[in-house]
Amino acid sequence: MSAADPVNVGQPDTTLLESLVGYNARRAYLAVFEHFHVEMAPYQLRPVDFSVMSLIVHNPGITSRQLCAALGLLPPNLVGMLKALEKRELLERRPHPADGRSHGLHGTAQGLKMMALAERTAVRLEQEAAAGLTPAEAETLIRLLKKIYIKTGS
Amino acid sequence: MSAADPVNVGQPDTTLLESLVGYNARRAYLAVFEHFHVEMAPYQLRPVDFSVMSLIVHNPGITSRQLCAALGLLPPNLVGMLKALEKRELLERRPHPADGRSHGLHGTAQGLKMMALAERTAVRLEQEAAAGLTPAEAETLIRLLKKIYIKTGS
DNA sequence: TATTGTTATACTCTATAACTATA
DNA sequence: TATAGTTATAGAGTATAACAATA
Repeated sequence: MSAADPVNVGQPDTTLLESLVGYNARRAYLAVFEHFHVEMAPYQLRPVDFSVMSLIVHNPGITSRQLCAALGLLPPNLVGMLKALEKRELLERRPHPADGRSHGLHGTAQGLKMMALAERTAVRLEQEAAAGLTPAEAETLIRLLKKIYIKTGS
Repeated sequence: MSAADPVNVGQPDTTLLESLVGYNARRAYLAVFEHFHVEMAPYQLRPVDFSVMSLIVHNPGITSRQLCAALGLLPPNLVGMLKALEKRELLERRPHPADGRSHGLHGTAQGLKMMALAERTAVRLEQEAAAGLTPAEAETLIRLLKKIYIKTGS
């Protein structure tokens, strides 16, 4: 191995990037969601579909607007998702008791049943993703991530 | 507050989602990169451009293929980025000493100068993002994130 | 006048197939 | 034959403007 002009042959030096929280958070989220995509295939739920359905199930009567605010989605992009989930008979829209512009979103019996399974799968995935971590470490990780995104805004 | 059909008015219950590493990692990375986008505007560098330039600066002579492998990019998507950065005279391609198919990528004087500033900005951003964390916590966060994405693969 | 939900649309990001030139 | 780089293109994901119905 000569010395004049150091040509890279092995693994490149990623020291700086790996010192950045954003870089590592992105890599971690991509890894987890790749796994998620595979394991959630039986339910035909993308991460965003899972989040939407989960929030509806745990917050019956929630509105589109509230879903957007909670998940950082834009209203026009939610329309198609809700339409598709309604067509699959996983959720239904009921007239809102107090506001004629909104609809309250509710899981159907089928939707509730499926989400019970899907959430169990998500929790199992979680345990697999955190397999190299002790329970205390997993808890710490989530606590520190929250400090990042709750403080930074959004 | 009546009890019959619990209509959601306040903040929705996000307990389950917030217990998932993937959900929290995504929120954290979005928050950090939103900030990144604003502060990096003077350099006209998206996160991916910054990563590419940073790797080139710290690994002079690196090839497209190595960049793709290190950053999880697909070759066709890298072409346009490199072309744009070359046009801005931030990097240049030199014939690869050993392989006629490849080019070695090198930062130009202008590119090296700009990246020195950009990386200083990135490190400052990092300190702001981790402002609510002690240095030890920041280190722990990155260590745990790495455990997630290195273990899960890719 | 402001807000909810919607349509249409544009832009970015990511992914696949196929080609060329070198190895 | 296999690989590095490229082209063209398709599909997600994300963004803005403008509108109807209701508050």
